Amino acid sequence: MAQPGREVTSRGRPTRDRIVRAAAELMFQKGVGGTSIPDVQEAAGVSASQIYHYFGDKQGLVRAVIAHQIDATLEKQRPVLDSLDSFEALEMWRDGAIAAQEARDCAGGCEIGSLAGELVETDPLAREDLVAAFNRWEAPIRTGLARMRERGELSADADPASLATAMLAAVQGGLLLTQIRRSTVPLYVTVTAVIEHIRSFAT
Amino acid sequence: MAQPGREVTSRGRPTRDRIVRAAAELMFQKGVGGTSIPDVQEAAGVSASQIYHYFGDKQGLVRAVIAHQIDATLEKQRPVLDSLDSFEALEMWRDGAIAAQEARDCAGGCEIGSLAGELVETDPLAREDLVAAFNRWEAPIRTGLARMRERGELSADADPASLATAMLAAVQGGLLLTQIRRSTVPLYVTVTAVIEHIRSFAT
DNA sequence: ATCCGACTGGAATTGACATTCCAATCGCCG
DNA sequence: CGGCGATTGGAATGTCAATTCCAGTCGGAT
Repeated sequence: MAQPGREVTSRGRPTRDRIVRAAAELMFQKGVGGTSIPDVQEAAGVSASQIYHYFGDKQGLVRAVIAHQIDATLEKQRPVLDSLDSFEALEMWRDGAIAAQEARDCAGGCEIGSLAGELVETDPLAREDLVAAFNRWEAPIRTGLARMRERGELSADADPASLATAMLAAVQGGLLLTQIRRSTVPLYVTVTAVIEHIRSFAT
Repeated sequence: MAQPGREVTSRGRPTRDRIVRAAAELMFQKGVGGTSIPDVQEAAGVSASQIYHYFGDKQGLVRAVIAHQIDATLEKQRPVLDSLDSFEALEMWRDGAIAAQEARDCAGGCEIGSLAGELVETDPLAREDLVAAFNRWEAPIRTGLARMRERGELSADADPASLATAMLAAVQGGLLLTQIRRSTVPLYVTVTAVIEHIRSFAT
């Protein structure tokens, strides 16, 4: 038994973290279905008991991985994501994403999107988590665009909410095609298309 | 064993088709990992031998499902996809996709994209098939845009290849978010953004 | 009519995986 | 010091999936 009010002491936290990190890595590389508990055990250097102690069951572990991945993603993009209020910033964000893909030879896709595609239809709880995760990711994009509009850099016609959603979807779709084709071109052209669409609202 | 030069007679073809169709349906609903051979057996009303007779192993079945899904998708969209050479046609295509999603309560996402996300990193052969599938899907989009440019409806700056890729990615990303949020809004705003981007090249 | 390969049924095999259990430590709190 | 819960190890359990085997049947070609 674990999840709800499970007391995790300072002694257990490193272990828990090690498990989540190992699981996140494996699930990113091989998918949730392709990652077994024994796989995680070996990668994290723990026994089965520990995994079940901290996460209850595999679904609990998956949910912890989702939480970890969205936190890690937002953390990594934080500086630029919090100031996504200019075309230069949008382009830098795009270029950072492209560079990240190149660094891993376009393998793996999006840390969140991949989990999403695999879990949406099979794990309702995970889907809830993913909805929240995407909302958290979309928020700063929307905020940045709203700031641009307030400043008068975008016309009043521009809808920050819709544009932010389109931006996020462009990243997801671009990453999927990039992952399949092993080329950053799809990601580049798609995100650029949306940036240019936003630019059409520039004053 | 089966796949390569397997002779499939007129007696076996219905069985084979039934298996592929059942497997495609199940894998669309529950994912490849969530679909077992016994599941397919029951849904198709066949014995294990028949599945292994026609497809060799589960990977073979998966590849057959990919082939079936891309054929079915192109078939279903054929009329509009072959004349995607006006803004009206693009909008009708988008609206058709939205209607299809609404009809299924935004569940399931893209028949091809879902398979793609689950298989890219774990099945190299399937990935090849998916590359080919997306290429076949992208081609008519590109052709339509090229026709618009030839006619002078789009400026010479417009690159049909890039725009077609962005369009496809917009659909994929839009569908993923639509599937997660159970709302057609993401699909609508994303595809619309790309259409509007294309319109910015209108003469 | 017969013959060969496609086709089918169903049981058997093998292995892996999620999960449970029990018995041991370990460290803080009083 | 004593205890209690957090933590850990490692084996055991039970299920289920992928795949194989072994016969049988069927239909078209010779």
